[in-house]
Amino acid sequence: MNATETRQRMLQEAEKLYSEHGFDGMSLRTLTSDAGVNLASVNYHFGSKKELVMAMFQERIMPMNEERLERLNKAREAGNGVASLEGIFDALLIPVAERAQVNGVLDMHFLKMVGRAISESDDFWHELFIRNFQELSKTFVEALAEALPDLPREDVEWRFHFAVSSMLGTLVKHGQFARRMQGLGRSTDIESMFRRLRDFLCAGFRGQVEAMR
Amino acid sequence: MNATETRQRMLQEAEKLYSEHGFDGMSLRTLTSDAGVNLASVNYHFGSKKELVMAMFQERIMPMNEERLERLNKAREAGNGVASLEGIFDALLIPVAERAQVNGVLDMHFLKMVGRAISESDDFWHELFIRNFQELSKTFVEALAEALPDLPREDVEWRFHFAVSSMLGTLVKHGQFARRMQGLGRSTDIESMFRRLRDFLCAGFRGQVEAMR
DNA sequence: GTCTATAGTCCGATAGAC
DNA sequence: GTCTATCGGACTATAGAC
Repeated sequence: MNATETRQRMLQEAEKLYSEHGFDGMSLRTLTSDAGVNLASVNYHFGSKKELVMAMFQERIMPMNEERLERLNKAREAGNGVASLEGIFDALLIPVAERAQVNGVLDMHFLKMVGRAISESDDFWHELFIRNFQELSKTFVEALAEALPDLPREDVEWRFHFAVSSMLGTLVKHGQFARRMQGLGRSTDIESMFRRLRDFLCAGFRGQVEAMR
Repeated sequence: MNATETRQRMLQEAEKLYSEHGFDGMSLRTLTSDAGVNLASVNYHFGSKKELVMAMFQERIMPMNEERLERLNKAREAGNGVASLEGIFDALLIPVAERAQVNGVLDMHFLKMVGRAISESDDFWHELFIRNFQELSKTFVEALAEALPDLPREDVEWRFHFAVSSMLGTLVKHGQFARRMQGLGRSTDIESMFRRLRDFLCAGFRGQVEAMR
């Protein structure tokens, strides 16, 4: 088997296992045996378990974040330099939604993988944030501040924090929630879920800042 | 040492370790040694690691949820039978905020403990939800539906899901986010954070339901 | 680059003396 | 109810043959 295929197989299996069990709960023995590669190849190709998982994020998140930035730029152009709130959140959310389907079939692994990152140890998360999300966050906060020039900067940042938390929490729990909703005869398709989330977040951002109480 | 004290020491230490490392990442050896009790007492008092953690949630969550329901009832009375959105979210959030301080000092363990539950394995979460949150969720969804009679029930449920996700995500990441905000000279006290979150969620719920697109 | 074999460590759980 | 001692098994990482 060639080197790139071995690497690719491990990364793919990592995504599945990480989404189901998180970093501490996944084992390299299960990973390599399910991926059909040798246990020792983890260290040969990645150096350590941590770097394997970091690489998994990098390879999946980076292209997604580029798409997010492209969409944000298009939303800015469409608004003559200032993107609409809806445009901003679509830019943030649609690239995630697109990756929830593999060959047209709903696949929760990517969603849960992204959402689960929120609960990793502070050290791990910090490194992940610096490597993959710091720049993106800054750009989106800028865009939001431009879209809502009357909202104090401090509130923009807090609300972005709430919005990202909501998105990640929704992702990690979507599978179970969708199952419950389905039992009640509710619609659970991924597009309508993301549209509802987008509208919820936009409305949250548009809320007034209350006077000091 | 008497039995209740041993139990209590373990539960307290469990809260700290669970909030920092999650279920898979915490070890009973560390727990018992830090708590100053014997390793074997975990199984004697709780039967298993899982039941220890379940007991930890139960003992902390149940009184909090009772307080939430009391506050919700008071908010209903204040509104002649229908609570305001603000009253509902205060009922949900204030009992959490109160527990973020121990002897007047900010203590993130409880917040992170609650927030972290969101990323546990589906089985564990499901059991935790049934035992501790199912009834509460139903009551709060009812209250929200009454407060917003024109919002379709399906949207009430989705938005509650988003709101809870936002709350949990915010809790688990609050420590790190607050540190970053503090570096920027922002205010980070827990009361203003929860007030901002409440206003964000209320505004999200008040948003219009868009027509089918 | 892939394999086997294993070092070295940690884990949850439990048996049995006190 | 608490202790020691240990079982039986999992884990990551690595050395070294091919």
